[in-house]
Amino acid sequence: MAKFPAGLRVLAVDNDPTILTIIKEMCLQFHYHGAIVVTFYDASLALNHVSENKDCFDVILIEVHMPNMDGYEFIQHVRKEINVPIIMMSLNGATGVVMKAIEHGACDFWIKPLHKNQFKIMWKHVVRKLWSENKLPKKDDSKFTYSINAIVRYQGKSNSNSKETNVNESNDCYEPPTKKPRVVWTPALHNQFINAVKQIGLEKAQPKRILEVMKTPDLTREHVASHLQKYRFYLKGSNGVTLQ
DNA sequence: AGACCTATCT
DNA sequence: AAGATAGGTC
Repeated sequence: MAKFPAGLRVLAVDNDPTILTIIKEMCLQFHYHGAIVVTFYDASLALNHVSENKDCFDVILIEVHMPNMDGYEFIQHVRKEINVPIIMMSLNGATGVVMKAIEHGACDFWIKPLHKNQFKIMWKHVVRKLWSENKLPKKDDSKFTYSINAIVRYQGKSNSNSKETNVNESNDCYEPPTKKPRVVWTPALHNQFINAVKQIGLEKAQPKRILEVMKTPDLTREHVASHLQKYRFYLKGSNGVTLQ
């Protein structure tokens, strides 16, 4: 028997074909073998498809910024047609964008680039929503049968052997998406950098030496090198007048 | 290989 | 604009 997430029916809407390809690959890769992934590049097409095929999907992924109909508008309409978790995606993770997504009823927000872990835990949204609505498998609801049965089987399984799995009751702690955080050169950090450069001497200040002098825990030579490039560029522009 | 630099990408 | 990444040179 297939493990639970198999059979999860995913509808992906994004105007970028590469993203759609990635989503397809991810779904297959992450034990969603047998998953039905329907992809659309146009939100209005997707909307039509949903209204013609209600109860055919378990989760919807939608990009916020779409050419014709944007993600927010799509959500407003699609929620009247189908009641499934909707995840919004965008390159822009500004709080305004994210909050607007949540206000419109998105259950999650994925900041691009998409990460494996997001797909890994995607099915939890489906389970939580069904549980929160007390939805039990209806034998006459053939469209939902597969995934719901899968959930029931899964529950039975985890009851019989008390093996610890990922799905604990409704814990809200997601596995943090292990994305590499980018270094922010706060004024304090920049000051350390400047002090190091001063100490070494501008002419002799090179990434490795600067890094050694700074001795900041998780900073790498590449980080410093990149920052140094910007700093030099800045010095050139201000022509030595405003270097502090 | 490792460190540096420049150009390019996001 | 700020930081990351790539590619070339020594």
